[in-house]
Amino acid sequence: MLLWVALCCRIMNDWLDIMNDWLDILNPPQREAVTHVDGPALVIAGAGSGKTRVITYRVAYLVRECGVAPWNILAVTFTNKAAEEMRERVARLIGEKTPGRLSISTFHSTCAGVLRREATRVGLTANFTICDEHDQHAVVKTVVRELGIDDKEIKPRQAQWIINQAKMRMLGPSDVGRILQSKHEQEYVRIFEAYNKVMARSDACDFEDLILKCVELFQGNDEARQEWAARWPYIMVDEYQDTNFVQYQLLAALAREHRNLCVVGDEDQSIYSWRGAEISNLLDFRENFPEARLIRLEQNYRSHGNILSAASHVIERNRERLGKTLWTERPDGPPLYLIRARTDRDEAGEVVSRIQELHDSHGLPYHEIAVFFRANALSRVVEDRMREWSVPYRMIGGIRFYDRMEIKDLLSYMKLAANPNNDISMLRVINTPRRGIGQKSIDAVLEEAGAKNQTMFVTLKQMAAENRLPRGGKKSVAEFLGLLETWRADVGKLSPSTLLERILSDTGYIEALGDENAIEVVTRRENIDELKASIVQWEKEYLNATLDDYLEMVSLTSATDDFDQKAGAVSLMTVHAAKGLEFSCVFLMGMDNEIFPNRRSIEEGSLEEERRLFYVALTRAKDMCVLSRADSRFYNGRQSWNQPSMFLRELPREKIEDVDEMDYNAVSDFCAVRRQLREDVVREAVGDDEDLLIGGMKSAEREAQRRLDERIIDARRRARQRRDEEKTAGTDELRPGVRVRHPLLGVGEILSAENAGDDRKLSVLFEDGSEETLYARFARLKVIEA
DNA sequence: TACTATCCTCTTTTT
DNA sequence: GAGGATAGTA
Repeated sequence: MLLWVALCCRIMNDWLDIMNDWLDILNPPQREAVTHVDGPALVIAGAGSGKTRVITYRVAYLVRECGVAPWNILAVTFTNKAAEEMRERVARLIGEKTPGRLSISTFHSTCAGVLRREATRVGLTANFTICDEHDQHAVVKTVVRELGIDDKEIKPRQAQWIINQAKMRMLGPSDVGRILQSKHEQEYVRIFEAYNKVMARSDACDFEDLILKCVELFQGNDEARQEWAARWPYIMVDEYQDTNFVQYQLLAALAREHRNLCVVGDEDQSIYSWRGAEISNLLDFRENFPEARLIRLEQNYRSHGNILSAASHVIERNRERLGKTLWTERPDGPPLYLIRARTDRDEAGEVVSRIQELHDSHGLPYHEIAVFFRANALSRVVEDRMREWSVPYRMIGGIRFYDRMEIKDLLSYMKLAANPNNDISMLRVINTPRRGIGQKSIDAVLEEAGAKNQTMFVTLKQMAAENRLPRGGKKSVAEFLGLLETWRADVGKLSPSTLLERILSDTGYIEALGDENAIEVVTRRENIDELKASIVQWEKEYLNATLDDYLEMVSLTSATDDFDQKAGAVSLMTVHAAKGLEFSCVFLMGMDNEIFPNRRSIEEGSLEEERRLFYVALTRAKDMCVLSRADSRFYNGRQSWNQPSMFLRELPREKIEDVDEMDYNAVSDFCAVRRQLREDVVREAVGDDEDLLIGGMKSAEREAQRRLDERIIDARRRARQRRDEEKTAGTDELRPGVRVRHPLLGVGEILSAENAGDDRKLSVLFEDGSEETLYARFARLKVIEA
C-alpha cells in the first residue's frame, strides 16, 4: 500500500508538474516547440502526440522562463471546453491564482470581448446581442417573408447558409451578387442586405459577425489594430487546420508586426470545411510566414500499434496532406473488430451487449467507453437499447440545454431586458405567454418598423403613444412595454438571477405552462429550476460579472461544452464531437455506404474529408476499436439497404477481425493495473478536490498503461534475446546441475538424469519449488546455463 | 385569436 | 420520425 501511495504521489507530481525539471517530461520535438519563443512556428501535431501539452507548456514556458505576462499571451481554441481545459492546466503550471487573467478562449469569445470594448468604433453598443443560429434562422425567415419572396422558391436555410459562407470569406452582398449569376439567385443578395439591416438595427451580431467585425475594425482602423496587437505580443492557435479565411485575417492583422504566431494543427484532422475551414491555411502557412519554424510531433502516446497502423493506412490514401508518419512505443494490441448485423436494431444490441461484457466481466469503467456515429439521427437506436439494458450513457451534443423552448423564452426576456431593441427576442416573447398580441398586430408593427428602419420596441412605443395599436392588444402591449421598461431600469441593480425571478413572477410564465401534472410541464418546470440554479452557480463563480457577460456565455456555449468524462456513463456522440477526446474502447456504428461516408460526399466526390473524419474516429481509441454495420436500417423515415462502407475495405485486411474473435485482454490488463491504482489512494494524495481526483486518476491510468506496455515490450525483448541465446538442448547436455527452461513450468535445475531406452528421464526442481519427472523427448527443454 | 389536425419537408457535421 | 407550416374549427 505504501508503495502505491508513493507511486501515486510521484504521478501527482508529474501531473502537477511541480518538479524542478518540469520540461523533462517532453520529448525532443515537443520540447523544441515549447521553447520556441520568437517568430512564427508551425507545429504539425499528429493524433495523440501531446498537442495540448505542447500548447499549455509553451504558454507556461513564456510566463515562467521568459517573463511574459500571462495577459500578454493570446491562446485561441475552437471550443470552450478546450479553452477551459487549457486554462486549468496552464494555471496549474504557472501557479496562477486568477486564471481569468490568461487570454485563453475561443475565436468567438475573444472577438466578442474585443467588440464589447470597441463597440462604438464598430457601430454597436456595449451590450449588443449575440444571435445563435436559431435566432439567425428566424431573422432570415422574417426577412424572406417581408421581401415577399416565395419561401418555396428560396429556402431560408439555403439563404442562411449562403450568408454565413459569404461572411466567413469576407464577402458582402454585392460580392455574392457577382458570384451567383442567375436571376433566381439574385434574391439571395436582397435577403443578405435586408438581413444585415435587421441585425444592425437590432444591435445584434451573429457568430460570423463577431469575427468579421473585428477584422473590419483592424483593417479599417490601424490605431485599434496596433493597440490590440500590442496587448497580445504572443499568439497561439490550436486546431489551426480548422481556421477559415476571416479567422486567418484576424490572426494576420494581430501578428503583422511582432510575428509571434505559433499555430498547432493536423491536416489529417481537418473536418470542418463545411464551416469554411481552409486546410490551405495550414498547408500554406510557410508561404505566408516564410521564416516559420516547422516542427513535427509524430510520436503517438495514445493508441495500440494495430489501431494506429490501421488509421495511418487509411489516411495515406488522401492527397491533400503534408504527410507524416506516426509511430508508437505501445505494443500491437488486438486488431480492430467488426460487427456485422442484419438490422440497425441488431447492430445496436450487439454493441450494447459488448459494452456490458467489457464493463461487467472485465471491469472497464463506463467512462472509458464511447460510441460514435456519423450523424445524430443514428443515436436513437443505441439510446433505446442502452435504456432497455440499463446501461448508463450520456449523449454529447444533440440539443443544448439553452435551446429548450422554455429556456429560450426566458433567456429572450433577459436579452430584452439587456437590450430592448433586440427584435429577435422581441418576436419570440411578445406573445409568450399569450397576452392577446396576435399575428395581425405583430405584422402591423413589423411593417411599420421595416418602413421606418427602426426596431419593434421603438415602433411599439410610438404606436402606443399615438394610440394606434390594434384594439385587441392595446392594453397588453402597454403592460408589456411597462414591464420591459422597469426591467431595463433595474438591470444594473439586479443580479441575473433576481432578474429572472422578477421576469417569472411579472409574466406568470410558469403558470402559463398549463397543467402542472402533465409530464411535459413537469420537465419544463424542472428545466426552469435548473436554469435558476445554474445562474446562481454562475454568479458565485464570477462575482463581478454582468447580465451581458452571462448572456454572452450562454450564446457562445455549445452542446459539447458541458461534456464531462467523469460521469459513470458511456459517451455517445458524433464523430465531429469526438475530436480531441480519447477512450479506452471506441465503438463506431453505421459503417455503411451513404451513411459513412455519407451520401452527399459520395455524390460530390469529396471523400477526403470523410476519410479524415474516419481517421479521427479511429485515433480516439486507446486499446480497442470496434466497427459495426447493418444490412438494413431505418433512416430518413424509411427502410434502407446499404452496402458495407467503402472505408472498411481501406483498412488493412489483417488488422480487422470478426467481433466473435474479440480478445478482451487489451482492456482487462489495463483494468487490472487500474484496480491497483485505487481511487482512495489517489484521493489521499490529492485531497478532496474532485477535479484533481479525476485528473489524478486519469494520469494514474495513463501511467499504469505506460507501465503495462513497458512490461509487455520488455517481456518480448527478453523473449527474443532468449531465443537468440538459447540453443535447443541436445539430450547429452541434460545432466544434473544444468539449468533449463520448460515452456509451461518455467525455469528449473536438473537434479538427476538417466537413460531410458532412446529417451532420457529427468528429475527437475522448478523455481516455484515443484519437482517434476520429465522425458526429454517430449518436454522441449531449453538449456539456459550449462 | 387560439388551438388542433394534417401535411410536408428534410435531415451531416457546429462555434 | 420530428418539426414546421398551413388550414380548418371553436
